[in-house]
Amino acid sequence: MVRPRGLGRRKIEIKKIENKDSMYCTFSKRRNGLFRKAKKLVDLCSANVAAIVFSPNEKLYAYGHPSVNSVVDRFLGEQERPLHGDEIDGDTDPSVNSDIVHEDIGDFLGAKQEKETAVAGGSESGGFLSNEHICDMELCELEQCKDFMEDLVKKVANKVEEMVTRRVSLKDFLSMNSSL
Amino acid sequence: MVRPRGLGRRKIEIKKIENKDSMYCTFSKRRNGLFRKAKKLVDLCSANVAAIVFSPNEKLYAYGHPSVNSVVDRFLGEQERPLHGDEIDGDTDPSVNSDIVHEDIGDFLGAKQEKETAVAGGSESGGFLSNEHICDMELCELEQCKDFMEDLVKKVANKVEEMVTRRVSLKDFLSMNSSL
DNA sequence: AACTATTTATAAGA
DNA sequence: TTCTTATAAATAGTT
Repeated sequence: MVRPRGLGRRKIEIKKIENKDSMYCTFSKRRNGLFRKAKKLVDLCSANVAAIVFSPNEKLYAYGHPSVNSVVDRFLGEQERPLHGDEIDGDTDPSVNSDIVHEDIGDFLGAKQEKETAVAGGSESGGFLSNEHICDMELCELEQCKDFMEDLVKKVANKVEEMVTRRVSLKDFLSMNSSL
Repeated sequence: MVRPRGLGRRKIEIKKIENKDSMYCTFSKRRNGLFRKAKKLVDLCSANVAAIVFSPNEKLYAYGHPSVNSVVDRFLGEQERPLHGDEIDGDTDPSVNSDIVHEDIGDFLGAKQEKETAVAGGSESGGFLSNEHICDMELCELEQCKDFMEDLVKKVANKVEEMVTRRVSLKDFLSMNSSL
């Protein structure tokens, strides 16, 4: 019964998977893998962990111990404290970064400018960025903002069209959203 | 140079590690492993992911894309929605009160109304919702849309103010976003 | 932190 | 989704 039904695992590049079927398959497997790892971390080390995942289709999956919400609440509580600069890490080498918060992109539309002190390094400037650095960051943020808003507007437009097509009049929709 | 300095990996039971040194070592390794996995999920599948970890010493570590806060905010937003019913998967392990949440967000601003038929249950209506149900859903969606947009506008306003306060003129900002 | 022998996770294919 | 297999990746215990 020698029947090698699969060629076996192969090395892949870590970049966006373009084929949708492959991507969904991989997403499903790796999402489960992530939650499995999270659970082991909890069980082995008595840690509190939350892992929140939004699929490319906007679907939400989450794991948490003791619960997603309890960990999230605790996180939000920590966020309120002013950071003192030794805790945040600016996502350089993902493989061996030990300290605290890694974020891929700036905290776009996410409030709390929690990262700023970290980037300044151990300077005497009180933790602020140089003007030049601020400039680069803001240009980057503006471009991200532009992309994000364009995408959002498109989605909103689609949504409105969908609702209008079905039953809700645009007038009713707008009146309900007059505060915008 | 045959110098086997380590005996190699060995299988372990997934239960609390009592030896503190071992636990911290394992915690550090596995925390990094978890973040590494999270990042790969992001890169491969264009997912949004947040992983929040509190060590047994209460220290906070987190990874997020596009940022921890943005994913957390999105999660909190989803929490406000009525659940569709079949998506919450409780963890059967009694020793750990963890839960794996599979929430069908539905298509709020996210297109693809692939799930709506599910809510209709096994009726004879061909998988579509009743008019009454559609009405309720849309009212609900509109309210959520309103809340979402109000929140978004507030955040954008804060972001803009922040940028303006620093260096970028509102005029420049708007010109870059003229397609809005 | 580094080193390896193993275990674990997983890419393809069916 | 689920199963299999070959292989890549993660990591336990040691130094």
